[in-house]
Amino acid sequence: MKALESHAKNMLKAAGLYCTRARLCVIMALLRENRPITQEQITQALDAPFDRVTIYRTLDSLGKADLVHRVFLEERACHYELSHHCSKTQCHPHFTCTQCGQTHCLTDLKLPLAHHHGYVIQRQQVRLAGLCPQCR
Amino acid sequence: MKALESHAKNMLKAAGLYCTRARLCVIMALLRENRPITQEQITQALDAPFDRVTIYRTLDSLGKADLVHRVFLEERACHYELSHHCSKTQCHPHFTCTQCGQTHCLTDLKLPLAHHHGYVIQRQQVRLAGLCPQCR
DNA sequence: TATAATACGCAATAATGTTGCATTTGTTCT
DNA sequence: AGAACAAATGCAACATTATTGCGTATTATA
Repeated sequence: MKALESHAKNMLKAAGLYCTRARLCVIMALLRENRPITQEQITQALDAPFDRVTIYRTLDSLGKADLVHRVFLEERACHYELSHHCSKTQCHPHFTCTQCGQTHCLTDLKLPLAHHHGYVIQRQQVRLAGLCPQCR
Repeated sequence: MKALESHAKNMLKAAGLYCTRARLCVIMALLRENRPITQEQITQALDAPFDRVTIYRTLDSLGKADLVHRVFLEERACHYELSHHCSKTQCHPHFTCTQCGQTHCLTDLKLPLAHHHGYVIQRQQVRLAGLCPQCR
């Protein structure tokens, strides 16, 4: 069994979820891509064909188990990624290049958690835009 | 003429846009609401009835003139707000309460602009979630 | 007030996401 | 391994949000 697949299986086991073909494929696709992608991109990246609805429901169950979360970029469709590079309080910043349009996960950029009088801040998401190393 | 209306007119004049009923109404609605709202909410908040398409096209023209921008919250529909509280490089943080669901603009919370080796960061957006003063 | 440029409204369509229900698959227990 | 049950999947239908085309109305300017 490939490393990716056993990794995916372990994630599902640890989360107490049924280990289904669809979930394995989706997790492996997200592991391979390693950036936020849409349902449609996931569907195309899969080894086997699955229905759109299955993908959405898979993402939903993985989301409830905190294995996956949504990333909101400046596009109509939601993007999804694995949560393994995020802490509970803070997702890593996402950078989108205004030139080439690519989005990068800046997993090694740690920003201080904001605080504001009167508010309890439990979660922070940061979106950055500009020029990536290739385009600048 | 009311203060809101002349404010709206000035914004349009300064941007070199036609001063139309729809644009005036939309800007005034956004000034009154003072938080990110959807096309549907805008339509309901208007003094006069306008077609959905007109609202979208109005938001588009105001967006191109940098008077308005989109805010992406954890909801399906895009939210829009006036840009007058944002600098070119940084939109103010938005806070959404996980309890009551309300979203607040934290216009007085200034966060340092992130920087990352190799990247030119031109714009930063921050989204926060947690408990608001009323709900905590 | 005539003219040209632009915006508006309506109808149709596109893109994305969700629900209901019958069938299939995964897990557990023997 | 096989039976039984819970859960996931596929398909069709539908819901929500956003966009496009085009004829008509409004706005700015001279």
